Amino acid sequence: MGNRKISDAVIRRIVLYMRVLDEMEQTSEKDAISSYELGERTGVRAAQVRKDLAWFGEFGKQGVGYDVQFLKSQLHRILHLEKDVNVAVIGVGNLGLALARYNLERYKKEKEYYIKIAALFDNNPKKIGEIIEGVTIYSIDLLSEIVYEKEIAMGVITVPSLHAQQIADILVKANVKTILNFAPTTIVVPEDTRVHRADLSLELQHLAYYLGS
Amino acid sequence: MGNRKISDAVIRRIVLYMRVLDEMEQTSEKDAISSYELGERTGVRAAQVRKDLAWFGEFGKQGVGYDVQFLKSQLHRILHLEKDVNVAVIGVGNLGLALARYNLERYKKEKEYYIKIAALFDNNPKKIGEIIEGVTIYSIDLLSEIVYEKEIAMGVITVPSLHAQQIADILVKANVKTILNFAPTTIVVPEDTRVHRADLSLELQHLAYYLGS
DNA sequence: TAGATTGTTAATCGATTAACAATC
DNA sequence: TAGATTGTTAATCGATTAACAATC
Repeated sequence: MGNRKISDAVIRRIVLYMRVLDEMEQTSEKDAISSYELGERTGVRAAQVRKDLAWFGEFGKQGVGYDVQFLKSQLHRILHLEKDVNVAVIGVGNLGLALARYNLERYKKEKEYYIKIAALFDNNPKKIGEIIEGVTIYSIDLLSEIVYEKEIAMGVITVPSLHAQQIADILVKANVKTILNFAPTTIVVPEDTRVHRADLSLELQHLAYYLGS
Repeated sequence: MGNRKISDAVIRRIVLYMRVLDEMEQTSEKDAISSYELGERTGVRAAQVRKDLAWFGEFGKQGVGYDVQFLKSQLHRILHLEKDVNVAVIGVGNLGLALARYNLERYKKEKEYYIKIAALFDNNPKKIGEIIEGVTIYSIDLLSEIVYEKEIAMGVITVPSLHAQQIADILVKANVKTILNFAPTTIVVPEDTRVHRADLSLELQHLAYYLGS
């Protein structure tokens, strides 16, 4: 502890652990789980599970393991998934629509799924005003305004590559510092803004490499 | 060279380099590019660009850089993206449909985009037989057969989590050894099969962590 | 030639794994 | 208690970065 710069890889695994615990709580399988079993279920070594968790505190008991309910709630706290995270999806094409529907459905069904699609945006006048699962499609001109009104914390970019940078600029101006970019292009943002690439074609192109072996 | 176990991270970056070169070729900007500029455009250090490329050969010239056309064609070769890669999408819900449409559009528009969605599968009788951008939706019962017929090399799983493992099993039996899994669940496959996680909720949940700072 | 830029080696940094004393 | 399993330290492994001789 002390000089904490926790890597992205650790955070990703924490999400996996959290999910297993969410499931276990639902099914009331057991009250405790060992690092060994948590690893089994997520494809991670037991030693790494313990190391990952140790970054954030001492959650286990020797000889027993981790209390499911307790660790679950701790991991939710660590990931800031204790209350709704309001998300805007910009670009309601096929992908944006799929993402919105999928997440809204999960949000309704699952008690502990805090990702809330709170607003949709598009520049197509035919789409503006339409309502998807209770969420309105707004004009992109209203982005700053709605971001403020609905306390949007995260932006998902699903517009064509050509407009991705422009949308990112608007989000940055509207003080949205966390962006998930589905456009297959690199976008440039200030230091304090975090952009993650979620480039589906990249995944496919990347997998092609392994076709040889 | 010699004992080559090239990491996933390298391959991902190679895809990024390839894309920049594809673009440059289209726009005929210049004939050569330095590791420095290739790095600039992809968010990678020049030294790393050179290191990444060096895994596969000596493609540059001192004092000059890399020939755009030549390096482009080499990277396509390395990634096995010189000819069509036939892909099946299993599960034509919102996400599967979005993925199919998006990739088919790119395939039609871009000369050097070799990811070809060659077949769609679903178990909903209402959807079976429907044609999306020229590609038929088949019953999942026909998966093995069509995989063979259409020489499918890659499977994309976009069915609900509950069925993901079952679909993976069918793909494995049909000799599809490269799978992209969008279901938010861990699936188990034999050693020689490669599954990549493309879990969109994980991306969002993972980003939530950074909302704190 | 002089300047630019490669490919490669060595140094650094960070992440994973193994081992084990502490302790429930 | 005896067995199980933690949290942590040390060892290992791998990836990134810096530096530079080679050379176009």
